[in-house]
Amino acid sequence: MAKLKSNQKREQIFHAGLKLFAENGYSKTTINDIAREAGVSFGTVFTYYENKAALFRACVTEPLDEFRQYMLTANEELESITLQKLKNLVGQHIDFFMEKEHYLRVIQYVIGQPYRFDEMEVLDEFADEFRSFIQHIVKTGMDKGILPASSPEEVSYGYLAFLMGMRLSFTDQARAHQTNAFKNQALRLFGL
Amino acid sequence: MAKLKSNQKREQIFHAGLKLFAENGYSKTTINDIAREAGVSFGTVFTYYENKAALFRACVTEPLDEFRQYMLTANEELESITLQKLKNLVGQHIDFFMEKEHYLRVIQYVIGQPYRFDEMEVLDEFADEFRSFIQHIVKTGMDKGILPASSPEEVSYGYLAFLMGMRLSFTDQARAHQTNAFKNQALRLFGL
Amino acid sequence: MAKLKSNQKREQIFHAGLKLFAENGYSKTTINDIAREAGVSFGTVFTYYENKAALFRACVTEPLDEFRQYMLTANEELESITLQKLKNLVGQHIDFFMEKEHYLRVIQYVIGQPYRFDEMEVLDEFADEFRSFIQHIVKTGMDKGILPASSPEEVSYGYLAFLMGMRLSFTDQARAHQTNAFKNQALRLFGL
Amino acid sequence: MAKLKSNQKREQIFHAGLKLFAENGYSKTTINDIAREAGVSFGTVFTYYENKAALFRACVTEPLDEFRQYMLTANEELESITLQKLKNLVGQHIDFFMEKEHYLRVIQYVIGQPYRFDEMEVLDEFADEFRSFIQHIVKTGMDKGILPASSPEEVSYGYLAFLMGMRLSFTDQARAHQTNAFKNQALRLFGL
DNA sequence: TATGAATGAGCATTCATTCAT
DNA sequence: CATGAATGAATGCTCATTCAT
Repeated sequence: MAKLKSNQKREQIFHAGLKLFAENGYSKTTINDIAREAGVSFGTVFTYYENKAALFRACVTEPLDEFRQYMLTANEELESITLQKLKNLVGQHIDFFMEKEHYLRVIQYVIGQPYRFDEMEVLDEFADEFRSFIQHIVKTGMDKGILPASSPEEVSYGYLAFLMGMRLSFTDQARAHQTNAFKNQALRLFGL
Repeated sequence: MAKLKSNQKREQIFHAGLKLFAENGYSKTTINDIAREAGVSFGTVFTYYENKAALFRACVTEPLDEFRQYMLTANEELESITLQKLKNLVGQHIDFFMEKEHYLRVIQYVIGQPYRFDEMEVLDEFADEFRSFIQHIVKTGMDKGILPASSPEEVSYGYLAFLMGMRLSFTDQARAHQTNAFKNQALRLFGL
Repeated sequence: MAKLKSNQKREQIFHAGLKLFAENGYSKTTINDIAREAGVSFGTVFTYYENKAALFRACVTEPLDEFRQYMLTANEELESITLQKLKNLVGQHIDFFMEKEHYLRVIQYVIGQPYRFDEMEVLDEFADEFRSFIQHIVKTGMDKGILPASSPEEVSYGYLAFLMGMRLSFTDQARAHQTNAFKNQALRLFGL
Repeated sequence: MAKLKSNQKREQIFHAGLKLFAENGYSKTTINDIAREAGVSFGTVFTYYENKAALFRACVTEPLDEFRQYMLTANEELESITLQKLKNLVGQHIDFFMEKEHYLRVIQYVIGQPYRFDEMEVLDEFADEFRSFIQHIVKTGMDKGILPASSPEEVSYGYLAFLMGMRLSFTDQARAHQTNAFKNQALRLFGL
């Protein structure tokens, strides 16, 4: 019970941090801001996270697993891939990048300052994983005759760049037709 | 002569600011860092820029004109566009985005925190201009039979997103084969 | 208990500020000086006062109420005024102005730079109140035959000027005979 | 000729300093402000005054001589003093204090912070001279039967205090009836 | 656990002063 | 002489972090 309560506060703080780091960057965001956004006293922040850097690290690295899960689920279904399934997968990626606004802003913030944040390493690893996954898809797709001849590596680089850049194009909520535009364009990167 | 000397220092400071804002963001970058990087005393920074925010604003907005120039030169040659010319143009864009590492990082930093920085407005305008330019190319290309049927708007959104995201993929110097990968992928966004 | 402790520190800071602003003026007095004089760290000053200007404003305006109280108590007893009571009143004023050295220096500092400090307004109001009070005394005194014919307004202006100027005459502690000199002279302003 | 030109600039700077020191105090007044007010470049200020402190010292001490002259002229005529002459003298003092607004504000600024400014000494000396002069008048006046019995010392202290305090009562230009009020009240301090 | 008062390192900025032109 | 670019000491203020309650 107490544990639940604690976890609840931890999560409030976590999400407050994620939101504010995303909106204002690391230095501009104060522990006080986070505490206020989370609805706790700022002393409480230090009860759950050793310091500001630790909270930031949590914000950058903890969501990665869910991300990994979500992005890579399809890996197993790859044997039975069809054109429609591939289109769905790409659509899911786009939707996912559109939804996770705060997290993606934080990620881009870190990637944009690679010498500044140690968390960069973890993100580099994830990018490698993701590109490998895409390369696997392209190869399988070509083998099955679903995709035209392509360089799997080139597609993987281009596709990840595209997904990241997409997120930079929106201030406000992404509108549906823009999402569709991105889905269509993304397919072109696969030669479709 | 004295004027030249002044402008020289102003430029040293400008470039130091651009580099450090790109690498460490706005808040983490101190006037002292900038002065040291520029090889002047920190008081001198205030001789040329009213305050830190003004220097940042200069770093974000001043290069835009050169950018505009560089990106849009081709506009006039559009009448006589050929497939090869279009490929060259895309190649130039990629090369340009690869070269201007510091400036693009700063741009992305601002775009990533749109509520924080007023400079966002100017960047939004530029993005609109750039997309219009791309749409013009796509229409002309389709008219001339160079490009397959496409939605000019979709291409323009996708292409800009791609260019922006590309820049997020590199910490170190872009290696040639990656640049080529990006060029090829970029052409796919035009249906090529 | 904790509340008391807080108020105690606030008061220490307040008195340190009052003393140092009186002795060295606003700009010359640093937050550090005040903190040292108050026996707290300088960060603590900002726990109790939003900034230097707010502390100064407090030093200028907060004592006014006590002042008002002290100076005007006699108002009610005015019905039964006698020559002796009036002499006592004037004596009290003199003593009061002699005692409140720091506060009066701060007041004069503000009055001397009326365009610089917004606090001037509040002091102008108080001066008006005080002169009204004196005019009332003079009128009552003349009605009762205690005071010779006088212009109440002239007396009120002269008396306030005299009280203010008096405070400018001392660096060190006012010696008794000087205090007496002032009391006698003050009475002359009332025609006594 | 060159000398004249120089002296003219020196005076411009001097009066600019006097005005600004009077209005904003020592620390708040910048060399730049003074230069702008004087219509010269700020470097020029250092051509005529070694540094800011030296200019301030000049502003405090140099006018004293004229002051001394003006205030004490009457000394010689004291043999043939009459009631009318004494009234005229007091009137002149009041007028003089009313006119020299800037200088008197500076004086009071220094007197109000006696531990801060070395110039205080010179002012103390002048105050002594002035009080001696007043005491002389009172004695002579009593001898000649012009003035009622008074303590010359008390009168001198009260009168100087009154003159100083008077100057604190005005923000704007003194209006005539206030000046008269002060003249009348001043005479009361002499027992008139 | 939760709180927030106390602390002081760190930073932007101001401004007197120097000195080359 | 006049100028103003260059300098860096000094200062107000912010904010992460500690710790007593």
